[in-house]
Amino acid sequence: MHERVSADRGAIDPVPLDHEAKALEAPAEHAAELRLWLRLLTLTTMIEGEVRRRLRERFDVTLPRFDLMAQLVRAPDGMTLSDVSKRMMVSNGNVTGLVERLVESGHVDRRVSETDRRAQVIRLTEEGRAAFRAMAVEHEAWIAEMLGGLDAGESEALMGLLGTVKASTRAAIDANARPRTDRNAATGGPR
Amino acid sequence: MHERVSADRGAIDPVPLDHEAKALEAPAEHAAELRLWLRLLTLTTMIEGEVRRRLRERFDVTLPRFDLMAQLVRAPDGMTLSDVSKRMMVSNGNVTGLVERLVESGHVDRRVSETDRRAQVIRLTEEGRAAFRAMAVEHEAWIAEMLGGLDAGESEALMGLLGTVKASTRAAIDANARPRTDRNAATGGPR
DNA sequence: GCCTGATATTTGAAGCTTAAAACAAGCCGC
DNA sequence: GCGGCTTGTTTTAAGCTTCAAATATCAGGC
Repeated sequence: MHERVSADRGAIDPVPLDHEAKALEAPAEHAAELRLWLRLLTLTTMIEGEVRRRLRERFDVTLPRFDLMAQLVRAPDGMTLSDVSKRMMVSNGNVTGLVERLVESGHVDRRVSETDRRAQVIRLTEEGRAAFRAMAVEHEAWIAEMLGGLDAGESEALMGLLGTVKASTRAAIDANARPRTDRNAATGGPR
Repeated sequence: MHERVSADRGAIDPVPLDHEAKALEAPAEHAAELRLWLRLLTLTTMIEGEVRRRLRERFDVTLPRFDLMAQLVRAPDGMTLSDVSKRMMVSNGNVTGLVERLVESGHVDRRVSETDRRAQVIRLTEEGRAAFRAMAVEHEAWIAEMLGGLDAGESEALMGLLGTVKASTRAAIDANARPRTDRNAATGGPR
Protein backbone atom coordinates (compact mmCIF):
# COMPACT_ATOMS: atom_id res chain seq x y z
CA MET A 1 0.00 0.00 0.00
CA HIS A 2 0.99 3.50 0.54
CA GLU A 3 3.33 4.59 3.24
CA ARG A 4 2.01 7.52 5.12
CA VAL A 5 4.78 10.03 5.56
CA SER A 6 3.80 11.62 8.77
CA ALA A 7 5.04 15.07 9.50
CA ASP A 8 3.86 15.35 13.05
CA ARG A 9 6.73 16.17 15.25
CA GLY A 10 5.34 15.48 18.70
CA ALA A 11 2.45 17.79 18.23
CA ILE A 12 -1.04 16.60 18.87
CA ASP A 13 -2.65 15.68 15.65
CA PRO A 14 -6.30 16.57 15.95
CA VAL A 15 -8.18 13.47 14.96
CA PRO A 16 -6.24 11.68 12.25
CA LEU A 17 -9.55 11.15 10.60
CA ASP A 18 -10.81 10.03 7.31
CA HIS A 19 -8.47 9.50 4.51
CA GLU A 20 -11.34 7.46 3.40
CA ALA A 21 -12.70 8.55 0.10
CA LYS A 22 -10.59 10.51 -2.28
CA ALA A 23 -13.71 11.83 -3.88
CA LEU A 24 -14.84 13.26 -0.62
CA GLU A 25 -11.65 14.71 0.68
CA ALA A 26 -11.88 18.29 1.73
CA PRO A 27 -10.07 20.64 -0.62
CA ALA A 28 -9.45 22.98 2.25
CA GLU A 29 -6.99 20.50 3.67
CA HIS A 30 -4.52 20.98 0.88
CA ALA A 31 -5.28 24.51 -0.12
CA ALA A 32 -2.35 25.86 1.84
CA GLU A 33 0.11 23.58 0.11
CA LEU A 34 -1.34 24.41 -3.28
CA ARG A 35 -1.01 28.12 -2.64
CA LEU A 36 2.52 27.61 -1.46
CA TRP A 37 3.42 25.66 -4.56
CA LEU A 38 1.80 28.27 -6.76
CA ARG A 39 3.76 31.04 -5.15
CA LEU A 40 6.98 29.09 -5.35
CA LEU A 41 6.41 28.41 -9.00
CA THR A 42 5.41 31.96 -9.80
CA LEU A 43 8.45 33.40 -8.10
CA THR A 44 10.85 31.03 -9.79
CA THR A 45 9.25 31.66 -13.16
CA MET A 46 9.56 35.40 -12.67
CA ILE A 47 13.22 35.29 -11.73
CA GLU A 48 14.10 32.74 -14.35
CA GLY A 49 12.36 34.69 -17.07
CA GLU A 50 14.09 37.91 -16.14
CA VAL A 51 17.50 36.23 -15.98
CA ARG A 52 16.87 34.68 -19.37
CA ARG A 53 15.86 38.01 -20.80
CA ARG A 54 18.91 39.81 -19.44
CA LEU A 55 21.33 37.10 -20.51
CA ARG A 56 20.00 37.35 -24.01
CA GLU A 57 19.99 41.12 -24.02
CA ARG A 58 23.43 41.64 -22.49
CA PHE A 59 25.34 38.62 -23.74
CA ASP A 60 23.23 37.04 -26.45
CA VAL A 61 23.33 33.73 -24.63
CA THR A 62 20.58 31.37 -23.56
CA LEU A 63 19.93 30.37 -19.98
CA PRO A 64 20.56 26.65 -20.49
CA ARG A 65 23.97 27.40 -21.95
CA PHE A 66 24.79 29.66 -19.06
CA ASP A 67 23.69 26.97 -16.63
CA LEU A 68 25.80 24.37 -18.32
CA MET A 69 28.85 26.62 -18.25
CA ALA A 70 28.18 27.31 -14.60
CA GLN A 71 28.49 23.61 -13.93
CA LEU A 72 31.69 23.31 -15.90
CA VAL A 73 33.44 26.27 -14.32
CA ARG A 74 33.51 24.39 -11.04
CA ALA A 75 35.08 21.35 -12.58
CA PRO A 76 38.46 22.29 -14.02
CA ASP A 77 39.16 18.63 -14.70
CA GLY A 78 35.97 18.32 -16.66
CA MET A 79 32.79 16.36 -16.30
CA THR A 80 31.09 13.63 -18.27
CA LEU A 81 27.80 14.33 -19.95
CA SER A 82 26.09 12.10 -17.41
CA ASP A 83 27.48 14.18 -14.58
CA VAL A 84 26.19 17.33 -16.18
CA SER A 85 22.84 15.72 -16.82
CA LYS A 86 22.44 14.76 -13.18
CA ARG A 87 23.60 18.09 -11.86
CA MET A 88 21.35 20.07 -14.13
CA MET A 89 18.47 17.68 -13.63
CA VAL A 90 17.76 17.41 -17.34
CA SER A 91 17.71 14.45 -19.69
CA ASN A 92 20.79 13.01 -21.32
CA GLY A 93 19.59 13.81 -24.78
CA ASN A 94 19.15 17.39 -23.79
CA VAL A 95 22.77 17.68 -22.72
CA THR A 96 23.97 16.13 -25.93
CA GLY A 97 22.45 18.91 -28.01
CA LEU A 98 23.43 21.65 -25.62
CA VAL A 99 27.05 20.54 -25.58
CA GLU A 100 27.04 20.19 -29.34
CA ARG A 101 26.15 23.84 -29.72
CA LEU A 102 28.61 24.97 -27.07
CA VAL A 103 31.40 23.06 -28.77
CA GLU A 104 30.41 24.63 -32.05
CA SER A 105 30.58 28.12 -30.55
CA GLY A 106 33.99 27.40 -29.07
CA HIS A 107 33.01 27.65 -25.43
CA VAL A 108 33.40 23.99 -24.60
CA ASP A 109 35.96 21.34 -25.37
CA ARG A 110 34.88 17.72 -25.71
CA ARG A 111 37.03 14.62 -25.79
CA VAL A 112 36.65 10.93 -25.18
CA SER A 113 37.47 9.82 -21.67
CA GLU A 114 40.80 8.12 -21.29
CA THR A 115 39.45 5.58 -18.88
CA ASP A 116 36.06 4.86 -20.41
CA ARG A 117 35.57 4.93 -24.12
CA ARG A 118 31.84 5.37 -23.77
CA ALA A 119 32.16 8.64 -21.93
CA GLN A 120 32.85 12.14 -23.15
CA VAL A 121 34.73 14.54 -20.90
CA ILE A 122 33.87 18.18 -21.44
CA ARG A 123 35.61 21.30 -20.18
CA LEU A 124 35.33 25.02 -20.67
CA THR A 125 37.77 26.41 -23.18
CA GLU A 126 39.67 29.55 -22.25
CA GLU A 127 37.17 31.60 -24.23
CA GLY A 128 34.36 29.82 -22.53
CA ARG A 129 35.84 30.50 -19.14
CA ALA A 130 36.36 34.16 -19.89
CA ALA A 131 32.88 34.56 -21.30
CA PHE A 132 31.36 32.87 -18.32
CA ARG A 133 33.26 35.00 -15.84
CA ALA A 134 31.98 38.15 -17.45
CA MET A 135 28.43 36.88 -17.37
CA ALA A 136 28.68 35.52 -13.84
CA VAL A 137 29.59 38.90 -12.41
CA GLU A 138 26.45 40.50 -13.72
CA HIS A 139 24.32 37.48 -13.04
CA GLU A 140 25.32 37.56 -9.41
CA ALA A 141 24.33 41.20 -9.16
CA TRP A 142 20.96 40.52 -10.79
CA ILE A 143 20.17 37.78 -8.33
CA ALA A 144 21.24 39.91 -5.40
CA GLU A 145 19.04 42.69 -6.71
CA MET A 146 15.99 40.51 -7.12
CA LEU A 147 16.43 38.63 -3.87
CA GLY A 148 17.51 41.71 -2.00
CA GLY A 149 14.26 42.15 -0.11
CA LEU A 150 15.31 39.96 2.78
CA ASP A 151 17.55 40.75 5.70
CA ALA A 152 20.13 38.23 6.87
CA GLY A 153 17.82 36.54 9.33
CA GLU A 154 14.98 36.18 6.88
CA SER A 155 17.36 34.89 4.26
CA GLU A 156 18.60 32.23 6.60
CA ALA A 157 15.08 31.30 7.62
CA LEU A 158 14.01 30.97 4.01
CA MET A 159 17.03 28.86 3.22
CA GLY A 160 16.12 26.53 6.05
CA LEU A 161 12.47 26.25 5.11
CA LEU A 162 13.34 25.51 1.52
CA GLY A 163 15.70 22.84 2.77
CA THR A 164 12.90 21.25 4.73
CA VAL A 165 10.61 21.21 1.74
CA LYS A 166 13.38 19.87 -0.43
CA ALA A 167 13.83 16.97 1.95
CA SER A 168 10.15 16.08 2.02
CA THR A 169 9.94 16.44 -1.74
CA ARG A 170 12.85 14.11 -2.24
CA ALA A 171 11.25 11.63 0.12
CA ALA A 172 7.99 11.79 -1.81
CA ILE A 173 9.77 11.26 -5.10
CA ASP A 174 11.84 8.38 -3.80
CA ALA A 175 8.82 6.72 -2.25
CA ASN A 176 6.98 6.91 -5.53
CA ALA A 177 9.86 5.74 -7.65
CA ARG A 178 10.35 2.59 -5.65
CA PRO A 179 7.09 0.65 -5.59
CA ARG A 180 8.78 -2.59 -6.59
CA THR A 181 11.39 -4.20 -4.42
CA ASP A 182 11.47 -7.13 -6.73
CA ARG A 183 13.31 -6.49 -9.88
CA ASN A 184 13.41 -9.72 -11.85
CA ALA A 185 9.88 -10.22 -13.11
CA ALA A 186 11.19 -11.00 -16.57
CA THR A 187 8.03 -12.81 -17.45
CA GLY A 188 6.20 -9.92 -18.92
CA GLY A 189 4.69 -6.58 -18.16
CA PRO A 190 5.49 -3.34 -19.88
CA ARG A 191 8.89 -3.17 -21.41
CA MET B 1 33.88 29.47 -5.77
CA HIS B 2 34.75 32.94 -6.84
CA GLU B 3 37.97 34.71 -6.03
CA ARG B 4 38.77 38.30 -6.45
CA VAL B 5 40.17 37.74 -9.87
CA SER B 6 41.90 40.94 -10.79
CA ALA B 7 41.81 40.37 -14.47
CA ASP B 8 40.51 43.88 -14.85
CA ARG B 9 43.51 46.03 -15.34
CA GLY B 10 41.54 49.19 -15.84
CA ALA B 11 39.17 51.39 -13.94
CA ILE B 12 36.27 49.10 -14.45
CA ASP B 13 35.46 48.61 -10.86
CA PRO B 14 35.06 51.84 -8.92
CA VAL B 15 31.34 51.67 -8.33
CA PRO B 16 29.91 54.22 -10.72
CA LEU B 17 26.29 53.72 -9.78
CA ASP B 18 25.11 55.49 -6.70
CA HIS B 19 21.83 53.71 -6.26
CA GLU B 20 23.36 50.33 -6.77
CA ALA B 21 26.38 50.90 -4.65
CA LYS B 22 24.86 48.96 -1.85
CA ALA B 23 24.33 45.97 -4.06
CA LEU B 24 27.78 46.06 -5.57
CA GLU B 25 30.03 46.91 -2.72
CA ALA B 26 30.33 43.56 -1.04
CA PRO B 27 30.70 40.59 -3.38
CA ALA B 28 30.85 38.18 -0.49
CA GLU B 29 27.39 39.33 0.45
CA HIS B 30 25.98 37.91 -2.74
CA ALA B 31 26.93 34.36 -2.05
CA ALA B 32 23.94 33.98 0.24
CA GLU B 33 21.54 35.21 -2.41
CA LEU B 34 23.07 32.94 -5.00
CA ARG B 35 22.72 29.93 -2.74
CA LEU B 36 19.16 30.91 -2.02
CA TRP B 37 18.36 31.22 -5.69
CA LEU B 38 19.99 27.92 -6.44
CA ARG B 39 17.97 26.18 -3.77
CA LEU B 40 14.76 27.80 -4.93
CA LEU B 41 15.45 26.75 -8.49
CA THR B 42 16.44 23.24 -7.57
CA LEU B 43 13.36 22.70 -5.46
CA THR B 44 11.00 24.04 -8.11
CA THR B 45 12.68 21.94 -10.77
CA MET B 46 12.34 18.83 -8.65
CA ILE B 47 8.67 19.34 -7.95
CA GLU B 48 7.85 20.40 -11.46
CA GLY B 49 9.68 17.44 -12.95
CA GLU B 50 7.89 14.99 -10.70
CA VAL B 51 4.50 16.52 -11.41
CA ARG B 52 5.20 16.38 -15.11
CA ARG B 53 6.26 12.77 -14.86
CA ARG B 54 3.17 11.74 -12.90
CA LEU B 55 0.78 13.65 -15.15
CA ARG B 56 2.20 11.85 -18.12
CA GLU B 57 2.19 8.49 -16.42
CA ARG B 58 -1.27 8.71 -14.90
CA PHE B 59 -3.15 10.79 -17.44
CA ASP B 60 -0.95 10.99 -20.51
CA VAL B 61 -1.10 14.75 -20.41
CA THR B 62 1.62 17.36 -20.44
CA LEU B 63 2.19 19.88 -17.69
CA PRO B 64 1.57 22.96 -19.85
CA ARG B 65 -1.79 21.61 -20.90
CA PHE B 66 -2.70 20.90 -17.32
CA ASP B 67 -1.64 24.41 -16.33
CA LEU B 68 -3.72 25.95 -19.06
CA MET B 69 -6.76 23.96 -18.07
CA ALA B 70 -6.19 25.00 -14.47
CA GLN B 71 -6.51 28.59 -15.58
CA LEU B 72 -9.67 27.92 -17.54
CA VAL B 73 -11.47 26.00 -14.83
CA ARG B 74 -11.62 29.15 -12.76
CA ALA B 75 -13.14 31.16 -15.55
CA PRO B 76 -16.49 29.65 -16.50
CA ASP B 77 -17.13 32.60 -18.78
CA GLY B 78 -13.91 32.00 -20.60
CA MET B 79 -10.73 33.94 -21.08
CA THR B 80 -8.96 35.48 -24.02
CA LEU B 81 -5.63 34.13 -25.13
CA SER B 82 -4.00 37.28 -23.84
CA ASP B 83 -5.44 36.72 -20.42
CA VAL B 84 -4.13 33.19 -20.38
CA SER B 85 -0.76 34.34 -21.61
CA LYS B 86 -0.45 36.88 -18.80
CA ARG B 87 -1.65 34.51 -16.12
CA MET B 88 0.65 31.73 -17.18
CA MET B 89 3.51 34.12 -17.78
CA VAL B 90 4.32 32.67 -21.15
CA SER B 91 4.46 34.22 -24.59
CA ASN B 92 1.41 34.75 -26.77
CA GLY B 93 2.70 32.48 -29.47
CA ASN B 94 3.09 29.75 -26.94
CA VAL B 95 -0.55 29.94 -25.94
CA THR B 96 -1.66 29.85 -29.56
CA GLY B 97 -0.09 26.46 -30.10
CA LEU B 98 -1.15 25.08 -26.76
CA VAL B 99 -4.76 26.05 -27.32
CA GLU B 100 -4.66 24.66 -30.80
CA ARG B 101 -3.76 21.23 -29.47
CA LEU B 102 -6.30 21.41 -26.66
CA VAL B 103 -9.04 22.32 -29.11
CA GLU B 104 -7.96 19.45 -31.28
CA SER B 105 -8.17 17.01 -28.39
CA GLY B 106 -11.61 18.29 -27.49
CA HIS B 107 -10.74 19.73 -24.11
CA VAL B 108 -11.15 23.36 -25.03
CA ASP B 109 -13.68 25.36 -26.98
CA ARG B 110 -12.57 28.44 -28.89
CA ARG B 111 -14.69 31.17 -30.42
CA VAL B 112 -14.33 34.73 -31.52
CA SER B 113 -15.23 37.32 -28.93
CA GLU B 114 -18.55 39.02 -29.44
CA THR B 115 -17.23 42.37 -28.38
CA ASP B 116 -13.81 42.34 -30.00
CA ARG B 117 -13.28 40.61 -33.27
CA ARG B 118 -9.54 40.36 -32.68
CA ALA B 119 -9.94 38.28 -29.58
CA GLN B 120 -10.59 34.59 -29.07
CA VAL B 121 -12.53 33.47 -26.03
CA ILE B 122 -11.68 29.98 -24.85
CA ARG B 123 -13.47 27.75 -22.37
CA LEU B 124 -13.19 24.22 -21.10
CA THR B 125 -15.56 21.80 -22.79
CA GLU B 126 -17.48 19.40 -20.60
CA GLU B 127 -14.94 16.72 -21.36
CA GLY B 128 -12.16 19.11 -20.57
CA ARG B 129 -13.75 20.01 -17.28
CA ALA B 130 -14.27 16.40 -16.31
CA ALA B 131 -10.75 15.44 -17.30
CA PHE B 132 -9.30 18.32 -15.37
CA ARG B 133 -11.28 17.54 -12.26
CA ALA B 134 -9.95 14.01 -12.21
CA MET B 135 -6.40 15.22 -12.63
CA ALA B 136 -6.73 18.02 -10.12
CA VAL B 137 -7.69 15.68 -7.32
CA GLU B 138 -4.52 13.68 -7.68
CA HIS B 139 -2.39 16.69 -8.40
CA GLU B 140 -3.48 18.26 -5.19
CA ALA B 141 -2.52 15.15 -3.27
CA TRP B 142 0.88 15.04 -4.93
CA ILE B 143 1.63 18.60 -3.99
CA ALA B 144 0.47 18.05 -0.45
CA GLU B 145 2.68 15.01 -0.25
CA MET B 146 5.76 16.77 -1.54
CA LEU B 147 5.24 19.91 0.47
CA GLY B 148 4.10 18.04 3.52
CA GLY B 149 7.28 18.52 5.48
CA LEU B 150 6.15 21.78 7.04
CA ASP B 151 3.83 22.38 9.94
CA ALA B 152 1.23 25.13 9.75
CA GLY B 153 3.48 27.78 11.25
CA GLU B 154 6.40 27.01 8.97
CA SER B 155 4.10 26.94 6.00
CA GLU B 156 2.83 30.37 6.81
CA ALA B 157 6.32 31.69 7.40
CA LEU B 158 7.50 30.35 4.07
CA MET B 159 4.51 31.85 2.34
CA GLY B 160 5.36 35.22 3.80
CA LEU B 161 9.04 35.07 2.94
CA LEU B 162 8.27 34.08 -0.61
CA GLY B 163 5.90 37.01 -0.79
CA THR B 164 8.65 39.35 0.31
CA VAL B 165 11.02 38.02 -2.29
CA LYS B 166 8.31 38.22 -4.91
CA ALA B 167 7.84 41.89 -4.13
CA SER B 168 11.53 42.74 -4.37
CA THR B 169 11.82 40.70 -7.54
CA ARG B 170 8.95 42.55 -9.12
CA ALA B 171 10.52 45.83 -8.10
CA ALA B 172 13.82 44.83 -9.68
CA ILE B 173 12.13 43.79 -12.89
CA ASP B 174 10.05 46.95 -13.08
CA ALA B 175 13.04 49.15 -12.41
CA ASN B 176 14.96 47.48 -15.18
CA ALA B 177 12.14 47.57 -17.67
CA ARG B 178 11.96 51.32 -17.50
CA PRO B 179 14.59 53.06 -19.62
CA ARG B 180 13.69 56.60 -18.64
CA THR B 181 14.52 59.00 -21.40
CA ASP B 182 13.92 62.15 -19.43
CA ARG B 183 16.30 61.06 -16.77
CA ASN B 184 19.98 60.99 -17.43
CA ALA B 185 20.18 57.50 -16.07
CA ALA B 186 22.81 55.12 -17.31
CA THR B 187 21.01 53.12 -19.93
CA GLY B 188 23.45 50.29 -19.83
CA GLY B 189 25.52 51.72 -22.61
CA PRO B 190 29.18 50.89 -23.12
CA ARG B 191 31.34 51.95 -20.27
C1' DG C 1 36.97 -16.00 -24.71
C1' DC C 2 31.57 -15.27 -24.48
C1' DC C 3 27.25 -14.17 -22.13
C1' DT C 4 24.47 -10.88 -19.32
C1' DG C 5 23.27 -6.85 -17.33
C1' DA C 6 24.49 -2.12 -16.39
C1' DT C 7 26.12 2.43 -17.85
C1' DA C 8 27.17 6.45 -21.32
C1' DT C 9 25.71 8.53 -25.11
C1' DT C 10 23.18 9.50 -29.37
C1' DT C 11 19.18 9.67 -32.26
C1' DG C 12 14.33 10.66 -33.56
C1' DA C 13 9.78 12.25 -32.92
C1' DA C 14 6.83 15.20 -30.67
C1' DG C 15 5.96 18.97 -28.15
C1' DC C 16 7.17 23.25 -25.64
C1' DT C 17 9.13 27.97 -25.64
C1' DT C 18 10.83 32.31 -26.95
C1' DA C 19 11.67 36.50 -29.70
C1' DA C 20 10.54 38.99 -33.47
C1' DA C 21 7.89 40.09 -37.34
C1' DA C 22 3.51 40.14 -39.62
C1' DC C 23 -1.24 40.83 -39.55
C1' DA C 24 -5.87 42.32 -37.96
C1' DA C 25 -8.93 45.16 -35.49
C1' DG C 26 -9.94 48.51 -32.05
C1' DC C 27 -9.37 53.36 -30.31
C1' DC C 28 -8.68 58.25 -30.62
C1' DG C 29 -7.86 62.87 -31.95
C1' DC C 30 -8.70 65.74 -35.47
C1' DG D 1 -13.45 59.09 -41.91
C1' DC D 2 -8.33 59.51 -41.91
C1' DG D 3 -3.95 58.86 -39.87
C1' DG D 4 -1.59 56.89 -36.14
C1' DC D 5 -1.09 54.38 -31.98
C1' DT D 6 -2.33 50.42 -29.30
C1' DT D 7 -3.79 45.75 -28.51
C1' DG D 8 -4.83 40.62 -29.71
C1' DT D 9 -3.35 36.96 -32.29
C1' DT D 10 -0.69 34.23 -35.48
C1' DT D 11 3.43 32.97 -37.83
C1' DT D 12 8.28 31.77 -38.31
C1' DA D 13 12.82 30.34 -37.02
C1' DA D 14 15.64 28.67 -33.69
C1' DG D 15 16.42 26.40 -29.76
C1' DC D 16 15.10 23.67 -25.66
C1' DT D 17 13.15 19.45 -23.58
C1' DT D 18 11.37 14.99 -22.84
C1' DC D 19 10.72 10.12 -23.66
C1' DA D 20 11.81 6.05 -25.83
C1' DA D 21 14.59 3.36 -28.71
C1' DA D 22 19.10 2.38 -30.56
C1' DT D 23 24.30 1.97 -30.10
C1' DA D 24 28.45 1.28 -27.87
C1' DT D 25 31.22 0.09 -24.10
C1' DC D 26 32.18 -1.76 -19.66
C1' DA D 27 32.24 -5.16 -15.76
C1' DG D 28 31.63 -9.80 -14.02
C1' DG D 29 30.66 -14.65 -14.10
C1' DC D 30 31.47 -18.80 -16.49
